[in-house]
Amino acid sequence: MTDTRPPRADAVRNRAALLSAAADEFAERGMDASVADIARRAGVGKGTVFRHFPTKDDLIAAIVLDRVGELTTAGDRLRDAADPGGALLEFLTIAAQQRQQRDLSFLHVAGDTNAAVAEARDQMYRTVHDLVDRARTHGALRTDVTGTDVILLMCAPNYVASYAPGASPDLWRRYLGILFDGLRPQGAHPLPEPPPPAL
Amino acid sequence: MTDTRPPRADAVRNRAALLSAAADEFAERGMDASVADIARRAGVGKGTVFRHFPTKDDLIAAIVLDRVGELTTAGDRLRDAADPGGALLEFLTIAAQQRQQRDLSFLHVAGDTNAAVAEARDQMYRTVHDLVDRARTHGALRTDVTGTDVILLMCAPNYVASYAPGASPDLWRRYLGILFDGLRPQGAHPLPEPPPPAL
DNA sequence: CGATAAACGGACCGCGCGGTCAACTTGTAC
DNA sequence: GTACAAGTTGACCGCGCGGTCCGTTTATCG
Repeated sequence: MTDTRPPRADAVRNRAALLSAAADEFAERGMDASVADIARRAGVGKGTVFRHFPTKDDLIAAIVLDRVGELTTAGDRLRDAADPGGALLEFLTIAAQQRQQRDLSFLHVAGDTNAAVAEARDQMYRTVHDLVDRARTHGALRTDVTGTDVILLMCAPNYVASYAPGASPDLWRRYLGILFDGLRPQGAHPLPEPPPPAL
Repeated sequence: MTDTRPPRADAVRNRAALLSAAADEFAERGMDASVADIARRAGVGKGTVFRHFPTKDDLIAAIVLDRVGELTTAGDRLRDAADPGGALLEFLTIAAQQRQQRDLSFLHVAGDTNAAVAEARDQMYRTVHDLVDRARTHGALRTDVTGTDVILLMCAPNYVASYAPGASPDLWRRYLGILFDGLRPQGAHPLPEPPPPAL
């Protein structure tokens, strides 16, 4: 019935090349990198892109799905760490490190049009909430900060660092450090605004 | 010789309407709001836009120039405040408050193509450096943070808050609070990465 | 080998963008 | 009121984008 023969060898090769090229291109130029450029970088024709991914959004979704999956895996591994505060910091480090992409903002975007991405995203969100709750309970996090806050703040270090012209590609670590100091309970000042609705 | 008669009344009216409409449109849709939409919003034809601003970039530059000017003025006023730490916080509040635009990132962009914007931007940067230096000397800021750091981080609260769907338009205040706690000297952990080259 | 379907490639399409222009309208000065 | 320059307008242009399509190539299998 649904007997589908395995795909051709060159097809799987091209698909992998496309995903890699697209990831690089999106990381360098942002989400508006053109499909033609991606095809050229992968060494295939433009039509081949659309054979594998019916829409540019589908290509983005494939990459996002991959990244978000890695993130969830890493987060789940860190859930049982002895030091929940360090675990959260490490999770945020992994999140920012992912191919030092300009930002993870397209995550929110892509999820709105693709159900699979939305599902993976929500799973990742749950993992973050969990890590945050553990860190807070453990006294490693200020009490007035929520998982949603951290989800939103996650992208900030990369975003900020991307506007420094000649800086080290690891500059985001600096701003993650500052951000994380702001999340610690020591010397936390009351926040003037309530947390946003949960994500 | 360069005797230029004053512009017509409707021209100055349209110019003002255009600037206002463009500011709104850019605030809502980001920098890729179309010129046609801006013209429609201002109630004028598309050609009129280009009569007043030869290029879309010139229109952006006019707005940015205005905002950056306000910011510099506010910063200069705050330079003599009794409490340099509070002054810096107030400056960052004003910066984020500016029409709650999605981000100030286009500032960096616009400066690369327009000399006047670059000049105003640099002046504003100097003001920030000054405010930061005073706050640091006063013990209100961690010692390992530079003016350039603050310039880069300035945009973060707005950026982060813009990704919360149904949240309060003042949500940025919350993230500015967290960020500023990360900038305080109390309980600051050493940063893993050196500061970026000065802006 | 062929035979065949899967995969490929690039010319092509429609669209919306920033920007131009020539015909038209209107504020202003006398 | 009239003349004229300043201002306005929307049709129009070229371009690059995402996406389509069909003639061609090629991996696979008996």
